Formats: sequence, C-alpha cells, structure tokens
Amino acid sequence: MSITPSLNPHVSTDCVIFGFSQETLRLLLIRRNIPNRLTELNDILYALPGDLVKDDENLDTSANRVLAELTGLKGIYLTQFQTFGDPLRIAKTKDRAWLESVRQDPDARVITVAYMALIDSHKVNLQPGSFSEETVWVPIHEVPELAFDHNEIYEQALAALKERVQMQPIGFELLPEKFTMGQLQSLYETILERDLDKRNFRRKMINSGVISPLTEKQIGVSNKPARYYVYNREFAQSNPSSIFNLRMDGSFTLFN
Amino acid sequence: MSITPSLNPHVSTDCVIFGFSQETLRLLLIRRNIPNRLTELNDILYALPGDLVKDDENLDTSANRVLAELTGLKGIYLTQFQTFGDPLRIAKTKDRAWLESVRQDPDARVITVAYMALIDSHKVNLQPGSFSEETVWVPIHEVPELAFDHNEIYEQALAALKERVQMQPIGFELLPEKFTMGQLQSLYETILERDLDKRNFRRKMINSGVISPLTEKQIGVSNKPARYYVYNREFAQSNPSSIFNLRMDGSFTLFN
DNA sequence: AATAATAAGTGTCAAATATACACTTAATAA
DNA sequence: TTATTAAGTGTATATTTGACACTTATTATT
Repeated sequence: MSITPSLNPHVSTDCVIFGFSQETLRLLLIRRNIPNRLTELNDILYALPGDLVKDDENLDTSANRVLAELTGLKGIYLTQFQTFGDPLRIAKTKDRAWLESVRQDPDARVITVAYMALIDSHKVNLQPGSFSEETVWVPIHEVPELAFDHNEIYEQALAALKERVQMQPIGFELLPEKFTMGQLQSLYETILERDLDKRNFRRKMINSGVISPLTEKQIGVSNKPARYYVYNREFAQSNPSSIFNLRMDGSFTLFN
Repeated sequence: MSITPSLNPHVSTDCVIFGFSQETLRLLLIRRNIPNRLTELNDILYALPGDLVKDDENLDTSANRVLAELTGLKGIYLTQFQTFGDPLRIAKTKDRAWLESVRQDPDARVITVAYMALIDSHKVNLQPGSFSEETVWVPIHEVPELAFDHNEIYEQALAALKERVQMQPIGFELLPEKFTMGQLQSLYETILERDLDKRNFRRKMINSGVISPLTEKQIGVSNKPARYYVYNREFAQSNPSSIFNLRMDGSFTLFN
C-alpha cells in the first residue's frame, strides 16, 4: 500500500498564466539572471513558472501550488491542457545553466504536465522579486525565447485558450468582478484576433444569460459611462450548454 | 547534453481504444488471469492497454507503440487527452497482483498520460492471446471494473470523445473506408446517446463536404441498397472550420 | 408470381439565429 | 460652447435549424 521510490525528479507541472490588462493579453513569466561563465555577465532568461511534483501531490495540487506561490491567489481557473515529454526537451545546452540553478538532478529526464491559468491580473501582487529572479507580465506578442520547450507549451496554451473561449464561458476569468461590455468585447477580440460587431456581441452575451447588468456605471470617463456587468458563475456552471454557440434551448447546434 | 537517470518506472501511457461494430461502441481491453494466493484460483482482471515510457520514446511514440503491439496497426487516430497522477492511483491492494506481474518496480509511483484511439475495428486482427493474457472488445455499456484508476480514465475518454465528435470530423475514424449514411448516423447516435433526424443529418453531412458519395452500393441486403460514402480526410484537414457546427463559410458561429 | 418486410432516400415550410449596418447619448476635454 | 470619445440601441435580410411522411429498391415469404 505504500509507494517507495520517488517520482520527483521526473515529473513537473508548468503553468501558462494568462492575464489581460491595457487591452493586451499577457503571460506571467519568470525572469532570471543566470551567470554566463564565458561572458562573465548575466544572461537574462525567461521561463514558464513550474516545479517538480512532490511526492504527496497530485498534478492539480502541484500546479495550484506553483500558481499560489507566485501570485498568492487560490481558487483560480486552472486547467490541465497537455503533457510534454520529449526525451530531450530539457537537454539543450542553452538550458543547462538554468537547469543547474533550479534542479538537484539536472540530468534527469522530465516530462511536464502543462496547465493553463486565467487570472484577473489586477488581483495579483507580484512578489517583489530578488535580483536573480523576478516575475513579469509580458504581452503575448512580445514573448521572448523561453527556456526548454516552453515556447511550444505557450503556443499550445494560446491555441487551447482560443478554442475554449468560444465554447465555454471562461473569458470572464480574465476580467475583474465588474466589467463593462466594452472590456469584455475587447478581451474576446484580442483572444480571437478578429473584430466583432458591437451590437451582435452584446445581444449574444446578454441572451446567453451568463452575465447580469449592475446599476452601477463608470465614473470619471470622458465619454458616456459604461454600465458594469458581473459574470453569473453559478448560472453558467449549472447551464453548461445554454451558452455561446450552443442553441438557446440547450441543445447542440450540430444535429437536430 | 545527455540525460542519465531514467524516467522509466514513473511515467506510462495508457490507451483508451474505441471501436464500433454491431451498432455498439466498444473498448479494447486487456484481460488477464491472475493467480489469487488466497483462493488458489485465477482472478480475471481487466485493464486498459498501456506501458511505461521507454528512455528513447516521446509520449506519442510510446502510445503508438502500445497500440501497434496490440493491433498491428500504424497511422491510427491517436490523441492525448489527459494525464492522471494521483499519488495513490496504483497503490490499491486490489491492484497489487497485476502490478507485480507486469512491473519490475511495483512500488514506484506512476503517472500516466492517457490517449484516445479511434479505430476501424474490422482492421484489427487481435493477437491470439495466451492463457494468461488476452485482448478483448467490450461494449462500452458492459465495461467491468478495471485495474487502477482505469475506469476513471475510460470515462474521461468517453466524455472527450462525445465532445470532440461534435466539433471535429473524427467519427469517420471508427468506420471502414466505405460506409453508408445509415452506419454513420448510427455511429453518431451511439456516441451522442440521442436520436438524430435522418434527413437533417444527411443534409448536414453532405453540405459539410467532408464525405463524398461513391457510385457503389450495398449488395445482398433485403432492402433498398444504401450508397457508400468515403471520408475526405484531406479536405477535412485543410478546411478545419468548414464543418459541423461551424458556419459553412468557415467562420465561427459564435460572434459575427 | 404476388405480397410483405425492411431500410434507403428525398423536399418543404416555419422558426431561430446570424449578419450587416448608422445614429443618438452622456460624459469630459478643449 | 464645441469637440471628442466610447456607450448604447433596432431592424431587415440571409442562413441555418428543426420538424415532418411518403416513395423506392431490394430480399424474404407465401
């Protein structure tokens, strides 16, 4: 009944953490200064947040821990989307320095279970960060070269986000509790990379029932103040098929 | 550049292999006779096919190997869908005998990357099978208790199949090259667990462009012979959004 | 040879949904 | 007072969905 040898050096979780601010989708990355033996300068390297899975953790727990350590937040939308296990995925020489700085056993083959997190970036208080390690929000169109296979992982995450946002009401996870229709539309336009019609978007969102208007409106804006809306998380979860490109009666649109 | 310690006892791939025959969705399972020390009889136990990932394999390769060893088939639709890593997922006493019979290190914690395969079950020649181990097709509504967490894995696979079959043209992978509209509809009805309208189903399938009629028809049936169709794999792959509940012009139905 | 049985194949109309599109309003800034 | 900005709103057309019943081609039965 007991399990002896440890998984630990061989399985990790990595988190692709999306945020949305200033009309831009952003990624939360770890930036490290790694001494370069040749140049005697510090290389600036980036990677996705992640860690090896501990012996008493399951995969979700591990990813949640990574997320919580970084952001201080719990109960965040976090979902497993793909596992990466190429035998040489962490074996490139360029990644050696990073690996040595974070791993007891830098030679171990590691497969990683990748998670996608969606957070309201305004809720995050980034830890101050030491000289050698910092957490930074990077606009998705400015994502630099990342360690290991993390660029591929990020690209898969973005593709998964784009797909899922059209099927499930998850966009709201990236916005504050109260948001305007304009913010919501701009979020969808950013993720889907296309323009949406204001009136049709509004109609569809309202009709779906997943958001409710507040009486409260913006103040201090130099234009007509927008009404605030809230996401009906409970409604959305109890009516999983009454949304978006599913029919209003809850049936699928595919076959009658 | 080289990787020394082995992942091997800690990461496996398991395959949920679906087939469709006699109007029934079926699962390919391993049945083993395991000697029970107490009863001195053999227990009959079932599990999903799977194996530990070898040092030179990536995850897809490993799953493909498992599938090929079992069915002799290559180039099969096989897709990763979820990874399972509970610390105690293989630690139940009931699974101990099986584990000892297949693993060098039965105490090692193992996480498993689960794959879903869709195959034309008529293509499979099941290997004869020894006394102690056999491969069997089991109707999905008669799936017995499986080893480890394999019942959960199977259920997740079925849910994923049900979801994906509505979004992507993957149902065809379960049918022979040539199939009738009736077979196709019956397959969809089985997976979706609801009746579909014959005329609407036909219209949608034809309009989607992913299947083409042949001139060939059934022979020897005691009713009007059905026309055969083939799946246009190339077309479907090059027009990923022109199908099913996506608009015919290729745009999504979600927002205009 | 005639009849029964079976599954294939076909068309239309009404309802729902998607798409396209432009002006008015409420606030601050100039 | 005027300009600027983004919010907010309605309608008409095209497309898609969903509901629905009879004819046809074949073999089996008598």
